[in-house]
Amino acid sequence: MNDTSTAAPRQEPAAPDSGPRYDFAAAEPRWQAAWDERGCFRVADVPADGKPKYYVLEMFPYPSGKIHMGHVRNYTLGDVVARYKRARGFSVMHPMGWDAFGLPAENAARERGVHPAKWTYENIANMRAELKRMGLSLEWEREFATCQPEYYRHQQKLFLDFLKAGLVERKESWVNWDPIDGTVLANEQVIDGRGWRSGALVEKKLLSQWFLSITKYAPDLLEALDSLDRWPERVRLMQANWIGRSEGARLTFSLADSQETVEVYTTRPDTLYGMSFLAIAPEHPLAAAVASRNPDAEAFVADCRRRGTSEAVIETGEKLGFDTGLRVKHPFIEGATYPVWIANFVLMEYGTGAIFGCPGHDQRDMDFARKYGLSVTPVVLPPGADAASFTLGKEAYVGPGTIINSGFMNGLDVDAAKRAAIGKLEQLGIGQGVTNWRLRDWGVSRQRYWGCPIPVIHCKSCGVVPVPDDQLPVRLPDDVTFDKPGNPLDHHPTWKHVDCPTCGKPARRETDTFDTFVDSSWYFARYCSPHAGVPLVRDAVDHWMPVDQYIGGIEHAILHLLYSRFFTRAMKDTGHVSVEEPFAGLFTQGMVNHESYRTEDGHWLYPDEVEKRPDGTAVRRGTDQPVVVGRVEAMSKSKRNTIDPGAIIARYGADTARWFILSDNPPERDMEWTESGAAGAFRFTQRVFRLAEALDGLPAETRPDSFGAAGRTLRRATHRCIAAVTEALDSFAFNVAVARLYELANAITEAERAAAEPGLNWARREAVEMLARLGSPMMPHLAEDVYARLYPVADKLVAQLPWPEADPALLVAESVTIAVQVMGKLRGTVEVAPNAAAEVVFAAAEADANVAKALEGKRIVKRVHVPNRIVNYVLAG
RNA sequence: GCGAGAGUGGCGGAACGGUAGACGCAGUCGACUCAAAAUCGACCGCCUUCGGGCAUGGGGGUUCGAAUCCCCCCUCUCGCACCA
Repeated sequence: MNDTSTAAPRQEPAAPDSGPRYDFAAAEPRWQAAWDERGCFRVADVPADGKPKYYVLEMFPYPSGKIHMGHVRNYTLGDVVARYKRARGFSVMHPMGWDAFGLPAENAARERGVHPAKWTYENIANMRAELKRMGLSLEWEREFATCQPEYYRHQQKLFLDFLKAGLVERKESWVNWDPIDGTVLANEQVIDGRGWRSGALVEKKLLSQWFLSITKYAPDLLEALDSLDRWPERVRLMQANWIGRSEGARLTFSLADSQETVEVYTTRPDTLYGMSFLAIAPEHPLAAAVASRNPDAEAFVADCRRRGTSEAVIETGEKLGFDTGLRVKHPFIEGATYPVWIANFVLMEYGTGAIFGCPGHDQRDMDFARKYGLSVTPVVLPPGADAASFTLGKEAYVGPGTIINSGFMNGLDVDAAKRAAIGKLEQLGIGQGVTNWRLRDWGVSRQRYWGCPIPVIHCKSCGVVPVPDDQLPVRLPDDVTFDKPGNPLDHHPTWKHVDCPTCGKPARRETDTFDTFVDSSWYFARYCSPHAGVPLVRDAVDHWMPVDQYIGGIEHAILHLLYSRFFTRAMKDTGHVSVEEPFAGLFTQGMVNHESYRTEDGHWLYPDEVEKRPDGTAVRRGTDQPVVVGRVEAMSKSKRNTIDPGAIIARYGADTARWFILSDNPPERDMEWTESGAAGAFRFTQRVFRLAEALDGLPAETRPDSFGAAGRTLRRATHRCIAAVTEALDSFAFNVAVARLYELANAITEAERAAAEPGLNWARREAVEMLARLGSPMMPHLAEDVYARLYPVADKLVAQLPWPEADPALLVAESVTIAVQVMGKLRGTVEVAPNAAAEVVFAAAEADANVAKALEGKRIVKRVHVPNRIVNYVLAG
């Protein structure tokens, strides 16, 4: 980007216009203070109120400094659930905090010389103020930031407990090295061969690292997915694929001219007779051994490491190999030997890092064999194919069939042959059937300053020594410098030099810190007892966990959610919690998108710089310079199609922002933020206020015994709305709830126009009250304002009221409209009493001129009657 | 390539197998106004000889009746992708 033009001053369009109206700017802070004073959203760690509990949680934010529309959507969704459940009689915990460790703070330190802690806490202060302006029903008393020693000391304690329980390992391993960030990445953090944050091409490097043994829980993490019935199916699927269970066999090949062996994992032991080579990963120990005595092999291995995951290789899928000259013996065929290749497509991390190649029935092996002229023997005959003439070209055959050319397995089908091959391997003592997992242990070491220190000490005499409990927390030193690359903790003059807790001799602190995903793998449990002197208070976590409704972005479908599921199990096994699954319900929201704009010479423009003309064209505000309206896409700084929630709230108020973001579309889909939509939402808040204001001059009435026609119509609309909004909120259909409230507002407007009749004003007051209360989860401030206007001396706030209940008597219509079909085509409608008898409805239908005409001269074969819905005449011919 | 999901007016979207298009946005016309904004009212899928006909990506099927259930195809979105 070399955009040198300075952006035009962010000119705020004039606020929507005057007249007597709802003053949100005064009302919103007032109601926020009222909720606060009354402690409406506070709950005890271990409540004694006897209410059922409900734990609502949105994914906590990284404190970047400003909230964005994604946050607004996320926290609004959670707040609707929290407020609704509270009204439904639940004791609701709805906390907020900060995922406060991480790289941007260090980048700020490097770029601007500000200390990561200062930067982070200032950002938190900003974002907290912005979130408070949204009027969220959060319990701020539970707030914490993961960068506080009061938080991370307990994380260190949990780690040490895991260490004791055998859930932590220190391993020398090939890691993904991000050369820009200068750190190690987990496999999950490598996307298309690039670092998930820096975008740098990832290299392979051998390092000693701390690992959490997530693989020990692989079977359980997979099986328990079935129990997560309130999770989106696709998230469960993504996790299942990630865990990646497969059934196969492990077998040992012996080298032809030495005592050495190579272990191989395969899912196709049935195709062993189709073997034509053995291939090992470039990182395989045998490859290293060959390389040590063969410069060409060494060059090949080095080349693979360098290009490893480079784009060219991934995109072309080009398979490269090096023939080691070694040969292995076939496990079943006496005297047969096959070449051993080093191949770039064999992954050291999966299985054993070595495969046997059967080109006939594996496409990768086929590609490799054709490239290097290796033999191809078909051993599975497709159904209906002729054994004598069946040949393979460039396509491997991977379907079912009958085994051929395979000694004792001939004639078996694929599944039977797999069992037979495994039986034979076991009998020979050179292999067995195994279950293999794609999931690998979670490397948590990061070479960074702004993270939770890993609480161990390295001693030359005692080895790895855990920091004793009474020396926790291991605090980050404040006096660090960022003037050279690498880890500031490592450069610190004194911090790492400590005495060994066991033998007292000089020793060295671990200078790596935890992956920040560790911080977010248990914060949800810490909220239950956020100020306790132990990581988790059993009574509190056992009461509140699991989270009943977790809400966040789909981008965390694998990493954060899988780590949290693992961590919860590990915490259970170390006696900290009773549950295994942290999140009983999960909802993944869509993104907030916006149109993008550029000038004709290609400069991106902010939405505020663009003016839409009535003729549909767009120009740069205050000029005639045409603007190209681009795609609706994810808001991003580089495309300048961002909308600042702070500006929206200042201009329209929090209720408007909340209302629009809920009304646009179903919450799981991507939405488009539009200026006209936001303005429409603002108009509605004003309209609700006017509907309430219109009652001011009317005398208050006691509830009458009977109502006139207009009153009855309005009351039925009100109570239908109660039922419909309740149902919509229960099913996360917030856009439908919004639509139902618009309908109620329309019904009230209609009643305003009706001629005066006894009881009508009472019905109007009821309707306006319900409009406010049913809308309160979405626009809580306005709801309080309207309610206070209706009941100036009320002792409760809307936030403290129970959810309204519909009067069942009013859900039944006075008459129903029945559609009349003839041969499935609509020919008219008739009005009848509810639950009218079939004959009554048929008589009314046949009296309709249009229907009679359609029936004229035809023989009626069948008459269908669905009560209160429809009738259908089936005619002959 | 594998897996999952989605295709409904100008747009976002509603719709227990039962009057398709609720509600909103945009738009058109009108009232109010000196004028505008705001507000209020009416209209707003396509075609029509004004009877009606056609319409939920396309084609079949089940059914008295299909946006909804089944089969085939097309398109789009997302996820995974040398996992042996």
